[in-house]
Formats: sequence, structure tokens, C-alpha cells
Amino acid sequence: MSDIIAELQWRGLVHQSTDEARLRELLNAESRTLYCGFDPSADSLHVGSLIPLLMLRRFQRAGHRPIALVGGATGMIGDPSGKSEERNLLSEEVLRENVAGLEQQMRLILDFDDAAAPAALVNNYDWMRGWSYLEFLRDVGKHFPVSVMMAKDSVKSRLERDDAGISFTEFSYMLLQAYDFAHLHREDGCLLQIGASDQWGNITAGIDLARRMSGAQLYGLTCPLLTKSDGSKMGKTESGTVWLSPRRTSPYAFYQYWINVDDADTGNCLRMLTEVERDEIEALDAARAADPGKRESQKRLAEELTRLVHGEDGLRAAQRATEIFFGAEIREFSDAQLGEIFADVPSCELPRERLAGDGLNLVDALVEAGLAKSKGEARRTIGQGGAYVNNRRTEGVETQLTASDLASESVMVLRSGKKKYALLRFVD
RNA sequence: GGGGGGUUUCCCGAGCGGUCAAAGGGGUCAGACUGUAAAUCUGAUGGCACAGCCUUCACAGGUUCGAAUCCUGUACCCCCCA
Repeated sequence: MSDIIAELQWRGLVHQSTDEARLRELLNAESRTLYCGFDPSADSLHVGSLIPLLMLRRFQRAGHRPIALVGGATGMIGDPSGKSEERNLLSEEVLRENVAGLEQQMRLILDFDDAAAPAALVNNYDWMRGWSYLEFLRDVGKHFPVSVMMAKDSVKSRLERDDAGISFTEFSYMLLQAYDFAHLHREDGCLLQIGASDQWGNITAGIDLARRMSGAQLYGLTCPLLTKSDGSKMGKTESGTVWLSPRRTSPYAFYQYWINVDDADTGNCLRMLTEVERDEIEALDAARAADPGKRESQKRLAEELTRLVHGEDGLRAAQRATEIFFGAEIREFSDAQLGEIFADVPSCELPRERLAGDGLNLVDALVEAGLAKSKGEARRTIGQGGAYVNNRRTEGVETQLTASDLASESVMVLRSGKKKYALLRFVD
């Protein structure tokens, strides 16, 4: 067994741990089972869930058996940790769809067919739905001193706020998650729960419960929340969360997100989010210090993560789109290719007749495409050299666009400024 | 209840009865530079059929050849006194 704890430590992935020395011994002695819970409040995971999910993968690679738990039951209640407000409850149906979405993504990261230590996916709804309220109170609730529950940060911070408070439902959340751990220990011999640092309270609650119910000694390990050097959360852009699902965040946008990571954050990201070896990461650190402009680290980071989440094809598509977005003239593409590359770009449809005769005036085209709010603005943009047709700078307010300006069968690519694109589709 | 001050273009804010589409700053947008960065520099920034025309300065009226600027009323905001 390789020393997984040492590996996690140098990567900066250990935030808190219960009895680390003992845990290390146990993990190094033989293959163990561990789990991490994921919240099904959306049908896709986002960048923030990537660290814990990759942690499971790291454990699996070190020979341990990971269980990914989706909180079908706990998702119905809402985890108060890290939330400042009471959560809106999700319907069972939405929850079911979300769980299915998460499952798909977990299959990308974890190996469910490994011969020695296959990953498993469980849904706590499966064992939670059978409980009656009375039974649960008697068998589980009995082990929770309210004074301890009140002392948890997640609860305390909510009670201290004048404008929030906490419902009994969310207050009870901890019992459910604690029970998960006890349950997985009994059924699967699960020994360790991992999670982000905001899960510490829930994890220790589980450890306490298992000890009280069966005298078992379980372990917990948390990783830091991924934040940028300025303290803000990783994985957010102006346009919103960076998701793993290609339907929500295209491979191109995903790739670009990592390409644009700040120099100061790149080292951490490489350590915490990739499986690049220590030597290479340190070489990249040195290269970055010497010539930050080359951005080798960012490229490596984007490549690793895009390949992991979107596969080899997704990576290639993202890289090709990148070339186009920042590079050469667009000529002789097919509608399908352009559609793929410009998946995130707004488009609008115009009748094909607009290209006939004198054609379509560039000023009007920019307005139609939404790249200018008024014709005046369009003229200004053109006059200042900020208008591009198929990535070729086009000057002259009088320019008329005709069928010969199409980049593919029916699409014309307009651009204003450095990277604001819009497509015009000419339909019959 | 009494007295005073305010309401300007995306935001802050200057505006003499004509030369005001309205200073200045911020933001935004383009350009140069650059690392698809930061900083910096340059230009632009109500609309249009663009040497012209149209619509803006809380709202409605009025005075005037002419009003963002003066008067009256209305609404909202702020301050002081009770």
C-alpha cells in the first residue's frame, strides 16, 4: 500500500483529521473502505466538488475502496453547513433526476469495475426511506445530546444571526448524515469519511454516533475548500458556476476557466486537482516563476482537468475552439464544426435573402447579432477597428456582407473587440 | 406642524436664460501594449435617414424669440426647529 496520507499531505489536501497517526497505520496496513457524500441539489457537480471526488479517486488508486454517496435523503432536508439561510426543499422527482446526473459524472472519475477495490455508488435515500419517525428518534436521536448539536459551528452561526435562524428540519440534518456513516460502517465496513472542511461537524457527528451505537472507532478527514489567493471561491465566473456537465459548461468554457487561473493559484490547483507527479509540479512551479508569460502550468492544468472530465475528444474540441477564438481567420468550415466550436456563442437567424443583391450592411449585421446596442455604437466599433467578420478585421462602415462572406454553408461569425463573438445563421 | 435644501444623461457629480446632448470622475466599449494577465496609454460613450434632424436634465403647466437653468403646482428625498 502506498502511503496515501503522505501523498495527500504534500498536495495540501489535508485540512483536519481525527487521530491521523492511527488512521495512517490503518490505511497503510490494508485496503480500507471510505466514503464521501455529495449533495444532489443540482443535476451536475461543479468544480467545488472536484476535490473530494478526486480524493476518492486518489484513495482508490492507492488501493482503497471508495463509496460515493449521493444524498437523496439528506438533499431533501438541506445541510445547514456553510449556508446562511434556510434552504428550499427539492421535490422527490427533481432529486431523482439530479442523483442520476451526478452518478454519470462520478463514473468518469471513479472506477466501478476495478477488480480489487471497485468503487460503489449509494444513495442514502435507499436506507433512509424505511425509517419511521418514532424509530429514528428512539434508535438514532437518542444518541445526540442537544448541547453538542448546538455547539456545532453550522448551527451556532445560524443561531447567532439576527436575520436567519434555523428550522428543526435543518437542525436535524446532522443526525441523518451521522447515521449514513454508521450505516455504511455496519453494511460495508466503511472506516473513513472524507469531505470538504465545512463537513467536519457532520463527520465528527457520524464518528460519535457509531461509537455510541456499536462502540466502533471510525475516522474523518477533511480537505480545504478550494479558494483563490484573493479568498474568493474557485469555480465561479461572472457568468456563474463552472459545472462538470458539458450541457451546463461547454468543454471549451471549462478549458478556458483553467487556462485563466491566476498565477498565484495555479500551483495549488495542480496539486489539489490533478494527478501530476510531484517532480513535474515542482518543475512547473520553477518554470512559472522564471517565465510566467508562457503559462505552461495553466496549460497543463487545463489539459489534465478537461481530459478527465470531458475526455480526449472534449479536450481536443476545446483546444481547437481555443485556436479559433484567439487565432486565425475562419474559412471553409462546416455548419456543424462551427456550431461545435461556438457552442457558447449567441446566435441569431436571418433570412437568406438579406445576403442577396447588395447584401447586408455591416452596421446592421452587428446590431442584429446583438454586438452593438445601436447603429451608432456599431459605427463606432467599426471606426475604431474593433469589428471582425470571420475573425478578419473589417473596416469601413459601408461594408456590405454577401454570400461570399459566409464561413460555412450558412453561418457568418461576427466579432466585436477581442473575444465577443456572435453568429449569424442565414436560413431559407 | 414650521423653516431650509435637493431631484441632471449607466453611476457620482458640475451646470451662467442662448455658444448645452450638457464640465469632471467612475463605469462601459473599442484600439495600442501584453501572458487570452495586471498596470498603463489613446479614443469613444442619447438616437437616427449623421456638416443635419429628433428625444433627454423628477412630473405637469407657465414666462420668454429662446429654459436643465426663471415662475407655479405635484411627487419623492434630505436637514433643522416643534
